[in-house]
Amino acid sequence: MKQTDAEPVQGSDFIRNTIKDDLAVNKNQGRVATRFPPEPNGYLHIGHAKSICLNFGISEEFEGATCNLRFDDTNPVKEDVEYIDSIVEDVTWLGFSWNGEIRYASDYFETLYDFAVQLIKDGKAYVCSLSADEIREYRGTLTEPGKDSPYRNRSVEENLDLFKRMRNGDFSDGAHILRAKIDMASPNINLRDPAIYRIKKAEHHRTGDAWCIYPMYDYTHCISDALEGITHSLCTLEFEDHRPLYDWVLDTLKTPCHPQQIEFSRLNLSYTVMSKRKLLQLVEEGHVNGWDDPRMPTISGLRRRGYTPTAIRNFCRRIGISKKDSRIDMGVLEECLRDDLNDTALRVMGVLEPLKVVIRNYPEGQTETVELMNHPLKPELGTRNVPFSKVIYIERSDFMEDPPKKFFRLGPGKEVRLRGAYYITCTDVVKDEATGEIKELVCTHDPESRGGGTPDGRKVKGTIHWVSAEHACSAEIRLYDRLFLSENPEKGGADFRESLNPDSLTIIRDARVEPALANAKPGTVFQFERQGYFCVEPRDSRAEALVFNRTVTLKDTWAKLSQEG
RNA sequence: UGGGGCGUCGUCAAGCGGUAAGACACAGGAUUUUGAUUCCUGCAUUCGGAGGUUCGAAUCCUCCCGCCCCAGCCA
Repeated sequence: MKQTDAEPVQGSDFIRNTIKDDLAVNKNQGRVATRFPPEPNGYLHIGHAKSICLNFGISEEFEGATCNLRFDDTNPVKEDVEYIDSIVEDVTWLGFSWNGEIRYASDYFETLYDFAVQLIKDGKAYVCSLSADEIREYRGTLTEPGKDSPYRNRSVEENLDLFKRMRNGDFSDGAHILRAKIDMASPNINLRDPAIYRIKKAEHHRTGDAWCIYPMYDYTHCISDALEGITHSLCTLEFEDHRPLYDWVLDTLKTPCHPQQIEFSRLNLSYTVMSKRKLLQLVEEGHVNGWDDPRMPTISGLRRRGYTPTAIRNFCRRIGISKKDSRIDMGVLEECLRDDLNDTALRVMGVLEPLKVVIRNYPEGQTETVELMNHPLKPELGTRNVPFSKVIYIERSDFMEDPPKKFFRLGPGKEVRLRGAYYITCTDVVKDEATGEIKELVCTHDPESRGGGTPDGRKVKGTIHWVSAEHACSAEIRLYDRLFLSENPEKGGADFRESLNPDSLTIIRDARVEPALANAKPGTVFQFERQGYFCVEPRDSRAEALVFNRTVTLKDTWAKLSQEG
């Protein structure tokens, strides 16, 4: 009796456990509110997907829970609407919906300013006029305490006046900053009077030139969370040291609500890099063709490559949440993809490296149609008709002149089944006199074997894919391999660009595919039987000039066996 | 050498004092008109190390070792 597997039990990671515990004691009046707070300074990547799946996932799993989408747009010089648009698109594509309107930290600028004024009035913040270099010197080091700024004890009135003039644009960038007055001797450097406002006479993508001072992350984030009534503020490990500051701001300001910050480890994937800065560099230096290059670990790159939201969400569930530094093998992501695509992708035949085969005893000029299942395990997905004729193409790697014992495919005198068509036996190998290269194969077919079986019931071990030479469409196929040669391109502070894989993209220009593919919609993923999954290139493919991206290969036991020798 | 974290199978990851889930990978085998899928089977006497507490420890205590993060007017 087969077990009806319930949906995978939702995460029992430490964060969800904390939420359950909080719910059990009616903390936050039983509310659960999370948020996904990207800075619009780059495209989202698979690491963000982990955070998205966590935050939005929680809002879907807990009764009445919500998740806000908030842009942390406090640094106008690095941010851009292009990024906002892409982030909205990516979150939507992953299948999540946010609570209410999209939020922007910049919507809170006025409130944030008022809170800062309050801090000054309470003697908890001051305007510091040290230069950036001086501030660094005063900060001390990891092992030595810092020194108080000479401006630390300015009067409330002077601070208020200066801060107001900072806002009015009376000073140039860097002339003054507003600092929280905490403890220059704190062993936690984040508490050594951190900057909370800096002067930046920059055009903001939303507020335009309304401001010339902008609040810092540590100050903005916690207040934004509190203003939105967030209960659990989830972020990555590097912010753990910032939590005391997060709490200091909210405690000092006596905000009515004090969200709990919880940190988890960020995602690392083998053979790629995951920082926005490095991804930007790959784009700007032309190592890839844009943020959505199918080799990029960006959501847009994965989407263009043929990945599905389901695969990515399953992946995020599969890898779990913890506080341990880890690096997930790319194979796990690929396996999640195959899981989904195996279920949903229609099957089709495509020959990547065509080898011409002439069927000697097949009538000249005859064409017939064979009916093939679109998905052998799902009859409900229907069938399609594929033309067959005297001259076909098969995969070059499906023929070996001197095959080893376990090679189930074609060789001189060997018989194989052409998927859904006939058994053929190779009788001659035609070579280029000069180079020795195999130009074509001459085979005979067994007319009795139409459809793939014979009256005598003889077995053929191998089944290979094919395409009718006269009918097939020519196509360009882009084969992608890992972007980096090193499992961890950033290891030991190395220049990650040095381990870029020069063969991460291989373009095949004269592949041949079933004629029906000429009408396939851009973005659709098919399984090219025995090869892998391929998607119609969303941007570059045309009916008269087909382009496919190889999304992921099929598992290949034979390749493994033959490599081992 | 200051502070904050983390160490459970090759890789992730449950476990929260009662005698090591699961996933991926890997190795066998079955079925197969995709060497795919599916299906069985195997895979940590042991939880970074050493002590201690306890009838009993991955779980509690002590010490040690290793790894990660922090000195942006970035987030």
